Amino acid sequence: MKQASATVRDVARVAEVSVASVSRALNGHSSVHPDMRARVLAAAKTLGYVPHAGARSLSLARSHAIGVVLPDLYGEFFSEIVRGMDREVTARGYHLLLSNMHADAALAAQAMRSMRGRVDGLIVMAPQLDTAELDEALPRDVPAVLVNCRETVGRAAYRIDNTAGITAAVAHLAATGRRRLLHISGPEGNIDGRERRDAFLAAMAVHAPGIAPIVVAGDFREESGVAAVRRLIESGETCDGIVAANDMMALGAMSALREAGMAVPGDIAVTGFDDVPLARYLGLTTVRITLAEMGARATARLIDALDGGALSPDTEIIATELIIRSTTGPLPT
Amino acid sequence: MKQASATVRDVARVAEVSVASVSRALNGHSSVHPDMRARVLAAAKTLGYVPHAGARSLSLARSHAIGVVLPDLYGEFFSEIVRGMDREVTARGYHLLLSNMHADAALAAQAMRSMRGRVDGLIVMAPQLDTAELDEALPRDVPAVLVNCRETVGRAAYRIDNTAGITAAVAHLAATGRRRLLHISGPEGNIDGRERRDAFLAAMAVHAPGIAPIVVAGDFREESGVAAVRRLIESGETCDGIVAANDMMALGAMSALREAGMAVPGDIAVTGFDDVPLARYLGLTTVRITLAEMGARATARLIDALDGGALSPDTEIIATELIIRSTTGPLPT
DNA sequence: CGCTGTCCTGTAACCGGTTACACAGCTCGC
DNA sequence: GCGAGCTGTGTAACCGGTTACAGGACAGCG
Repeated sequence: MKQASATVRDVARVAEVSVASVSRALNGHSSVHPDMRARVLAAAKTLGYVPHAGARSLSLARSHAIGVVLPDLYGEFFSEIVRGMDREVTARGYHLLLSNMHADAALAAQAMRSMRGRVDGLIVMAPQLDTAELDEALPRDVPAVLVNCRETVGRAAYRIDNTAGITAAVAHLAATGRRRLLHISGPEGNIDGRERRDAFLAAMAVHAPGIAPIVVAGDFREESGVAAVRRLIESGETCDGIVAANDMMALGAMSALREAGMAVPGDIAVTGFDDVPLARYLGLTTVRITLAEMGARATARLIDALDGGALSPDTEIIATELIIRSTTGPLPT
Repeated sequence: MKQASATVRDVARVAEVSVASVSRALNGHSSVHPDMRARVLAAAKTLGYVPHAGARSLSLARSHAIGVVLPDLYGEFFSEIVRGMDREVTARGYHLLLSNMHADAALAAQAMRSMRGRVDGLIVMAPQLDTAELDEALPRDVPAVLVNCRETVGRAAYRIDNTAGITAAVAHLAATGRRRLLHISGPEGNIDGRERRDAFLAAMAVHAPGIAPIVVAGDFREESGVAAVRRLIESGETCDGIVAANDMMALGAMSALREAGMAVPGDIAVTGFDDVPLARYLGLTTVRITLAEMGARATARLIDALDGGALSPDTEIIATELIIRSTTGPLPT
C-alpha cells in the first residue's frame, strides 16, 4: 500500500535517459527531442510518477504557497477574508498555508518563523501585536502583506476606514432622531477597536453635542455584547441607540435587549460593523467592509509582487459603506 | 532588505564547528557538549538563523503539514469543518494546507497530486467524486482520511448519519400534525443529498402513509431554496411543512415564503440540516452535526496515524441530533 | 604501557528535484 | 575536408537541511 513513490531517477532508468532529460521533458523545456519527450512521458505514466513538490521548491527556491497568519479568535470575520484569499490563490496556482497564532507575541513570532522555507510570502493579520513585536516577528526574507495590523507605515498593508464607517453610523442614528448613544467597544489592544471608539467619540461631539456618550468595553465576541447590555441595564442608564464595534457584539446586544423586553428598533436602534453574512439575515444595520474582497486584493498584490517585482510599501485603505436594514429606523414619536 | 537568510553552514562557520554539530545542537540531540551547544546557539542568534522548513522536510521525509481538499462550494458548512481541523492541527504542531478543487474529476486529481511532497497526510472532502474517480485521484503514498465522500468502504472515513437525521425531522413534523411535506433535495451527484432524499421518502412512507411526498431539486445553495418555493407556489400545490436537505436552502425557502406572505411556522413549518451557526440566530429547527468536531476528529485520527501507526480503514458515523427551534411548532387548529 | 570503551565531533552521502556546463553528433558553407 | 554553429543529451553540482559512519581524545583498567 504505502509503496515508495517513483522519483525522477526511476523515470530516467525506465526511459533509459538521464535525469536532466526527464526534468526537461516534464517541464516542457524547449530543446528536447520529441522522441525523448514521448519516452519520458510514457515512463512517467507507467510508473505513476508525481513530482515531489517539496524537493522542487527547494531547488527552485519557490514553493508556490503563501502563508496566512491569523489570530485564534476565529469567526465569520476571518473566514470571510480567508475565503477571498482562497479564491484568488486557487485562480493563480498557489496554495494557502494556514497558521493561527496565539495572542502571545513570542508564540506569534514562532508561528511566522515556522513558515520559512514553506511559503513564498506571508499575509499577516495580527491586530494584537505592536510595532516592535511585529518587527521582531516578521521574517526578514519573506515578503509580507499586513491586513488589519496596528502600525503599517512603510509596509504593504490594508487598513479599514474605521473612522468613516463609524461616523456614517452615528450620523445615520442622529438623522433618525437618536442621540443618546452607547458604544460597545473592541478590545483595547486592537487597533480597529481603538479607532472605532475614537471615531465614535468624535462623531458624537459633532452630532450630539452636549450629550455624554457612553462607552462600554467589549472584546468583539458575541457574549461581550450581551454583557455590555446587561451592565447598561443594571446601571440604570438609558440610551436610544447602540453602536457596536462589530457585528457579533451587535447581535449579542440585540439578544440581551430582547431578553430584557426592549424592542429593536422601537426602543433602541442597533448598528454593527463588518457586514458579516449573518447580518443580512438578521436585518442588522451595519458598516460593510467587503471582507472577501479585501482578502483577495491582499493576495493578488502579494502574488503580483512574487511573480513580478517589488511590493510597494503603501497602506491601502478599504472603504466602508453603511448598509441600512431594519435594526435602525426613525425614533417613534 | 531581502537579504539571503543564514543557513546551517553559515552558523557552522561563525561558530567554528561542523554543520553536523550545528544540526545536533539545534535539535537538542543528546550527545553534544554544553560548550558546543552554547557556541552554536550564540552563533545562530547573532545570525538570526531560522531553519528552512522545506529543506528540513525533504531530508526528514516529514513536512508536518496536512492537506485539506475541499470543493469550491465554500460556505459555513466547510468553514466550520476547517475551523475544527485548524484547532486540532495547531494544538499538535502541524500546519494546514488548503486546496479547493473544482468539480471536475481531472482537476480534482490534479489538486491532490500537487500536494505530494508538501504534506504528510490528506483530508479529502469530495462529495462529487465517484469511487473510481476518487481511487484515481488519491495519491498512493499519502495517508488520507475521507470526509463526506461517496464510497468509503475500506478507507478511513467519516460519514454523517443522514438517515437518522432526516427521519427525526420528519417524525417531529408529523408529531406536530404536519404530513403534507415537501423536500428540497441536494444535488443528485452528492452522496449526502441522495441519502437525505431517500431517507425522506422512507420516513414519509412510515409517518404519512397515503400522502404523496413532494421532492423538488436543489443544489445546497440558498438561491435554490428560494427557487424551490417559488416553483411550488407557481405549481399551485400546497404543503404544510418543508424539509430542506441543508440549512442554507431552508433559509432560502423561508425568505421566499415570507415574500409570498406565508407564515413560518403558522402556515408552513421548515427544517434544515447541518446546524450552521446562522441557524441558531434565525430560530431554524434543524438536524445538528457538530461540524467543527467532525473536522477535529478526522484530523486527530490522521495525525495519530502519522505519528503512531496505521490508519484503520473504518468509516466512522457522525451522529446527528434534532435541534428544535421556532420554525416548527404545532399546526394551528 | 596498551587496550577497550565512552564521549564527542567531523566528513560526506542523502532526500528529490533543477540546471550550468561540457560535449557529441550533425549540418552547412567554404 | 574541415571548422563553425546548432541541437540535444549527460554529468555533476546545488538547494538546505539530517545523519551514518569513522575517527580522535581521553579515562579506566589490567
